[in-house]
Amino acid sequence: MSHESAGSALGRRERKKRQTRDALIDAALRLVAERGLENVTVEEISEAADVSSRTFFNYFGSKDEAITGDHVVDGVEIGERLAAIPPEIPTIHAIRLALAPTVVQMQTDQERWFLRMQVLTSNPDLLPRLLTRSAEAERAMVAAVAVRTGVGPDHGYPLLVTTTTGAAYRTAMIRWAAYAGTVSLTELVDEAFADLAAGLPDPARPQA
Amino acid sequence: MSHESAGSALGRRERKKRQTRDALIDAALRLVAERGLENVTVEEISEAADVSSRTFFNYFGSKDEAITGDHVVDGVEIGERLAAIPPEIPTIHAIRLALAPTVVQMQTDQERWFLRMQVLTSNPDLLPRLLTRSAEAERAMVAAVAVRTGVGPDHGYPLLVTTTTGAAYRTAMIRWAAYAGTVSLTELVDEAFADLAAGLPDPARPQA
DNA sequence: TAAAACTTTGCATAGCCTGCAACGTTGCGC
DNA sequence: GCGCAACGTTGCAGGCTATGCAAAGTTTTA
Repeated sequence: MSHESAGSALGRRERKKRQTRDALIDAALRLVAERGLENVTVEEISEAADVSSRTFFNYFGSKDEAITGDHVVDGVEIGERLAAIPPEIPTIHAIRLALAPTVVQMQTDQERWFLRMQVLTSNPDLLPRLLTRSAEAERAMVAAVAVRTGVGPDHGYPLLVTTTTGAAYRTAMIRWAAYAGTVSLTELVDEAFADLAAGLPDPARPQA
Repeated sequence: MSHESAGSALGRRERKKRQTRDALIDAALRLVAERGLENVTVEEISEAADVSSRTFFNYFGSKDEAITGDHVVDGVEIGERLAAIPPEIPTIHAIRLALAPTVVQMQTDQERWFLRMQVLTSNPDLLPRLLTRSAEAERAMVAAVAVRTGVGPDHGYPLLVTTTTGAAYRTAMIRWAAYAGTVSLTELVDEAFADLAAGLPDPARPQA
């Protein structure tokens, strides 16, 4: 038989690759959660995943990449989704909608994401690399917003809205992981975007 | 005589340190602007600054640090300034005010900053490290906002406002460097903060 | 079953970064 | 001035990250 019936429609090779990748990510997250980023070597991660350290670098361009995960929020993909949303809808709202599938995706992988975020908050050097992975991704989103709004390349809006919504999304992720499941990511993202769209008004002071 | 009259009130030792630091930064920016981050070694930077490469690491914790500059926006300092601004003033506006001295400072160093930003935009891996240097800085600012607004530690507002205003400030810097002096940084920061406080409304479509 | 395509691995190497100890310079009190 | 203490610089050794290359080994395809 040429390929599998159960599980997935992938060949053995492709399946093994996924296994290896997963094993490396799991090992990396587990070890770094235990000891901190500085006290774990690529060698050890590879050891734990039972591959050579050279193989590690066949999968990830750097140690950090195994932690942050690759293409968490793919700017190009978001850009495409953004293009499909009618331009009458305010840009912030449109971005929120474009992010919806990503949110769902993350909630599916909940377990891993909680651990990942825990690792990231204890090793904050990595946090910036969480979203807007390559500048390429960011640029794609900026371009999509520019098209939507029809402003020229000198205008600051596309870049501003891209970076600030990215920041908002990141804060939602951080809180999500901090609550560890008490609140859904969707709710937190919605809250952050609502605040942003409202101009970040000061919260009501609790009445003593 | 025990110390100098002209220039500064610093001793020879302190002056030499500044010289070395400046020489290293200049060399780093110049070389990386010419060849790109990957094609410049610490060895070469140190060589150009006429010190040993070991000395380089006495000044900077990493190659990147010599490029991004240290403590561009010191979160602790911003936090202190923030605490001095009456809490009646809306937080975004207060942050804008707290950033004012930083803006002035950067405009003083214009030349170096333009080059720095040019380098950063051509080597975007470094961009995230521009602001919110250590998480410590960010945390200080988050804490200051929390105090101002009187919200509890679970509230998302302080983190949200800190990261988004940081992103806004960064976009202003990027545009500033892109315009290379046509527009003042103050103007661009004001514009970004105004947009943010207005809820990032879509810009008016240019009437064809 | 054999060739083709692909993955893993070891080896060599460049470069980043740190700790340590020796050395040179600066600052300060006498 | 002199000498001591503080501090900055340097070389050296060594660990770790990351990449290129070529030799295996495994999966796929015919």
